[in-house]
Amino acid sequence: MALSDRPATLRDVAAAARVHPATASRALNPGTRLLVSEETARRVTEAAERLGYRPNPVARSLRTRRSHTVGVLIPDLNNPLFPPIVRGLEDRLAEHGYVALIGNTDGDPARERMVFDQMRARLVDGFVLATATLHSDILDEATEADLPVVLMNRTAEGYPFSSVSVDNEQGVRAAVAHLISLGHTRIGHIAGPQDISTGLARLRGFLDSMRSRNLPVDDSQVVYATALSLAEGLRCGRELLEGNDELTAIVAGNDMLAVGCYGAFDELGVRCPQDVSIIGFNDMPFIDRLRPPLSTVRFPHYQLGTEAANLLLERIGTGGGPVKILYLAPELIVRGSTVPVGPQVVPDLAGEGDAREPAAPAVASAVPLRRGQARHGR
Amino acid sequence: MALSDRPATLRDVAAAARVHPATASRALNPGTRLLVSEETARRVTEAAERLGYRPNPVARSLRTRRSHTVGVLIPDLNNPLFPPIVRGLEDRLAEHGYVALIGNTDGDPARERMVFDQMRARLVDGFVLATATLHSDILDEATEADLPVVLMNRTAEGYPFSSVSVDNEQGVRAAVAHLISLGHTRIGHIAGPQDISTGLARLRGFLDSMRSRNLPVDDSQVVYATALSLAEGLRCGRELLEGNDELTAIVAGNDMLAVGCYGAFDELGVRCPQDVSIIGFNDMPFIDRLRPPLSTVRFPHYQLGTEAANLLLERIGTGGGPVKILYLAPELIVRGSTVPVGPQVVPDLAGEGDAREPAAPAVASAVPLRRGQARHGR
DNA sequence: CTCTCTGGTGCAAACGATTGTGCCAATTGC
DNA sequence: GCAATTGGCACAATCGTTTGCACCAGAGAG
Repeated sequence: MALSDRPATLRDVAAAARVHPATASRALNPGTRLLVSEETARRVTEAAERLGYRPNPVARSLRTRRSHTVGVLIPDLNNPLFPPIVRGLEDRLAEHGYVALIGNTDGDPARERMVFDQMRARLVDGFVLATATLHSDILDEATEADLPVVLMNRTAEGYPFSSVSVDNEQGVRAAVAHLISLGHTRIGHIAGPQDISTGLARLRGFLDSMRSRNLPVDDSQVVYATALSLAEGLRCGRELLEGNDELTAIVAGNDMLAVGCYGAFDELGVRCPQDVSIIGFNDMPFIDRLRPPLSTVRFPHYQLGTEAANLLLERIGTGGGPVKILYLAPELIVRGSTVPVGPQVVPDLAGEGDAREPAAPAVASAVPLRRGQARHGR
Repeated sequence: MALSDRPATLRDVAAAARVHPATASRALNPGTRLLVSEETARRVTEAAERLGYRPNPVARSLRTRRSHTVGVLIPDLNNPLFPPIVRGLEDRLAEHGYVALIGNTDGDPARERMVFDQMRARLVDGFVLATATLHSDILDEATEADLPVVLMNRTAEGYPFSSVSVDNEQGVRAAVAHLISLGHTRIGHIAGPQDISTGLARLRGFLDSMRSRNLPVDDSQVVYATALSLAEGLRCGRELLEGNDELTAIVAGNDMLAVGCYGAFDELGVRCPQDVSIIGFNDMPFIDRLRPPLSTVRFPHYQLGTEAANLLLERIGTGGGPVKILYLAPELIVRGSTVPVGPQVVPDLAGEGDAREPAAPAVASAVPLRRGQARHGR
C-alpha cells in the first residue's frame, strides 16, 4: 500500500502496471475485462490493489452520464413509517452498487420541484417517488424525459411508471368489516387528500364497504384532510365528532390522522375506545404503544422498499420492459382502539394493570387477508 | 427558452453570447464576475437565462474538487429523534446551497465505514457525524486528512472537531432530582453504551446526583445496554427489575431504552407508573402519546441540526478558526410516567383503584446478579 | 512618440475516467 | 509462403467545467 498525498488515479495504476490507462480501465471494468489478456488483467488488478486504487465516481459519472445514484423523494420524513421503507430501499440498492439520495419534501410541491431538479442535475440514474400526486408536472416531465421512475406507496394512473403499493381498498374493507363485526354501524371516515392515490382508494374502500352492507353514509360522516398530518387529524377528528353525535367508530386515512384524532378525543372528553373506536392505516412504528394501542392495517414496510428498489433496478438495467404494478397484501391488526359497540366495561384498557393476560398489549392478533405474498408481474 | 434534447451546456451559452466558454464561466460565477466587463456579463447572464442553462455539478465537482455536498451519518434512522434533527440540518445547509447526503449506519462500524468511504469518494465537502464513538478510526482518519467534520449529539474528546450536543449530565441531574422530589430513593439506571459520549455522560450524571444526595448506588442498580434500541431496553429493564425488588424508579439512557422497558413492565406484571416510575431522555416525537406518556428530558431537535450545519459551514468556509464545543440546554418534561413513590390511587384508571400493593413482582429472581453487561470497545 | 500598465478575453490544460478507432503482431487458412 | 483474420493494446477524443497564462488594445506617464 503506497502512501501518497493524493489518492491513486487510473493513470497511476496504468503506470504501475506498465500499460495504457485505457487498458487499465478495461481491465478493471467487469464489462470490458474480456477485451484484455488474462495476464495484463491480472497485472492491472494487482497494481490497483497495491495502490489502493478507488475509481473516482465523479469523473466516471461525467463520462458515462450515470452516477449509480438514485433519488428518493419522501413526503414527510418525520412520519416514522418511512424510515423502515427507506432502509429496505437502501439495502437492496446497495447490493447492486447504488446509493440513495434521500430528499424529503414536506408535501410541498415547490420543495419537491427543487429537490427533483437538484437530483436531476446530479445525474441520478432514476427516481423512487413516494410523493406522487395523481397529476403532477414532475411526473409529466419524467415521462417526457423518459426517466426511470418507480412510484412507491402511491400510484398515479396514466403514467408509464412501475409502482409498488398496498392494496388500499382491500385494507380499508377489512377495517370496516372488523368494525361492523363489533357491532358498529355509525362509522365515520377521515379521508386523506383526494389528489393522492391512497386518500382516494381508501375513501373508495370505505364507501364500498359501507354500501355493500347497506349502511348509509351521509356527508357528515366523511371529512377530508388536506394533509396526512397530526394537525389535520386533530382538526378532522374534531369536526367529525362535533358534527356527528352518534358516531361510534372512525376509520382514519392513515395512522398520523388517527393519532391526531386522539387529540380531538382528549379535547372533547370522548373516551377511546369506550365511546368511540378508531382504526388507522400503516401500522407505523410505535403505534402499538400508544394510548390506546391503535388498531390498524399493516403492510410490510421494509419489503415495500426492497420491491421498489427491484422495480427501479429492472428499469434502469433494461431500459424497457413491461410496466409493473405491484400490490402488497395488507393485514388487519386489531389492538386496543377498537372494541364492541355499546355500553360496556373495558376491563383491560384502563389497566396498565392487566398484565396477567398472556397477550401483552403490544401483541396483536393478525388476520391475514390474502394468501401468499404479492408477486411481481402480470 | 430553446428546446433541445440535451440540456444547455456552458459552451452553448458562450456561443449564444458570442464569447469564449471561459469568459462565460467567469461571468456566471459570483466570485469571478468582476473579471469580465459589465456588458459581457449581462450578455452572458441573459443568454444563460434564455437557454435555461444549469451548470453541471458533476463536471464542476471534478474540476474544483468540491461538491457542495455534505455527508451526514446517522446511527439509526428508525429512531424518530433524528428526522427533525436532519430536517434542521438540511434546511440550514440548503440556505447556503449545500445538500445533505444522509447515511444511516445502524450503529454498525462496518456499515459506517462503507458509507463514509462512499461519501469521501463522492467528494463531499464535509461531514456531520451523529455516530461518533469515543474512539474511532473514522475520526482518526478524518483528523489526519483534515476533513471538515462536526459532531452532532455526541462528542469525542481529543479530536479537533467542533460539536453540538446536549448537556447530558445536567439533563440527567434534573431527572434524578425530579424523581427524588417525588420521594424515590431506590432508583435504577439503564445506561447507554459506554463508548458513546451520551451513554457515559448520562451515567456520570446519574451517579453524581445520587451520590450528592447520599443515596448509595450498588451494582445491581445499573445495567448497561449495548445499543440504544428497544430490544436492549427490554432486556435491561427485565434485568434491572429482576435483580432489584425494591426499585421504584428508573432513569433510562434514552427514550428508546425507556420504551423497551415498557415491554419489560408488561412481561413482569409491573405497573407503570404505579409500581415503578420511569424517565427517558430526548423527548422524541410521539413519546408523549405512549401509555403512559413518558417523562423525559427534552432538547431542541431542529436547532441541534441547524447549529451543526452552522458549525460545519463555518469550518468549510474558513477552513480554520477555533474549534467550538456547543451545548444546548436540556429541559425536564414531566408526564405520566413519573409519580410520587408509594401506594396511591391513579385517578383516571377507573376500576383499578385498589391496586396499591407496592409491586411484589410475581417472579422472584433466582438469577444471580450480573454486573455491567458487555460493553462496546473500550 | 514610445513605454508601461491594466482591464478584458481567448487559449489550452487540466480534473479522472471511458470508449471509438486504428495499428501491430501473431495466428489461421489455403 | 502469403493473405486474411483477429486478439491485444495504445492513441486520442470526450464528458462540462474551471483557471493559469498569454495576448491585445487602449490609457496614462514620461
